[in-house]
Amino acid sequence: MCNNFKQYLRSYGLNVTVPRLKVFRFLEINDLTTVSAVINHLSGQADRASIYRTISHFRKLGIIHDVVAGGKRMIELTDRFSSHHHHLSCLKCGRSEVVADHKLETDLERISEKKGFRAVSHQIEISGICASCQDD
Amino acid sequence: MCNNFKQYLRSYGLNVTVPRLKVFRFLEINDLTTVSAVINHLSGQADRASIYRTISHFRKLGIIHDVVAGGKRMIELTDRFSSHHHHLSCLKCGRSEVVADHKLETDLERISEKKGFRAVSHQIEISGICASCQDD
DNA sequence: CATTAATTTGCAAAAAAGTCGCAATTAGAT
DNA sequence: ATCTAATTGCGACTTTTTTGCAAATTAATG
Repeated sequence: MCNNFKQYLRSYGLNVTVPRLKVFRFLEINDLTTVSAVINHLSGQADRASIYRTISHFRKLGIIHDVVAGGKRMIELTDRFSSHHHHLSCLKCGRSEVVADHKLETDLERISEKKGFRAVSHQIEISGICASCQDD
Repeated sequence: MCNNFKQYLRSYGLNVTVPRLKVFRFLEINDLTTVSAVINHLSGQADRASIYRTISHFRKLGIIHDVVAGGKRMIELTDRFSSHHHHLSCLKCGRSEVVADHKLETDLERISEKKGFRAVSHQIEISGICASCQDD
């Protein structure tokens, strides 16, 4: 997936640099993270300003997108760089489970078409109480 | 809907105050707005700090929730205080259309059940190019 | 409707998050 | 190995959000 990323950057005329690779690798390991988590994790290895610039590039190139989970703004790799999925976020323990459902996707396509909308991406966040938290 | 809101605040032991009412009314009129839009609009009528405190209360009480639309973090009233709907956001012009689709809702319920998840709420954001922007 | 206790506001100051210009460094092409 | 353009790191700065506290407001009570 990382080579894919390098090619992708180059195809947009952007250089493959150390900070960009470090941010990308962090995102590969940490699905659904925050900007400040990236900054903290790379503290001493990459400058805040570069991380912000990198994240802003990644957003524009569709490498990452923003998600709201549990009231917090988070970022994650897009489908192009991780497998397409959505989240069930538990309001109690804060954890997120991954969901991938074909029928749901079909429905979304139908809705976009009906409106003459050319859908590029979508995201779904379900909030509630997960199975294990219901037992407490 | 506004009386509903007053009762709701009181049921949580919170006072009905002028700034809280003003923020709520603004949200009733402006579906899918930003914190800074609220601050700008109420400039001179309510202090920034109070608005932040109000919004943070509203979030905790489930009066509003956060949504990412067009890469921006936005807020809107929850289903309890506005009719249940989702958004199609245009990446070009930035506008959002409202979607309400029964079949989609049924699908989401099925998914939660399958995972033993007790869903409380959900949100869906579809990004793409709207019909009128496709013509340009 | 006057009084009171608790909540909430507005203000000012501080912390946190994000942006920008520029000299020094690095990536990639030759 | 050299060159050029892109990118980084730094520091200063702007914007956004949070906090403490005195003054004002809410809602309950007589």
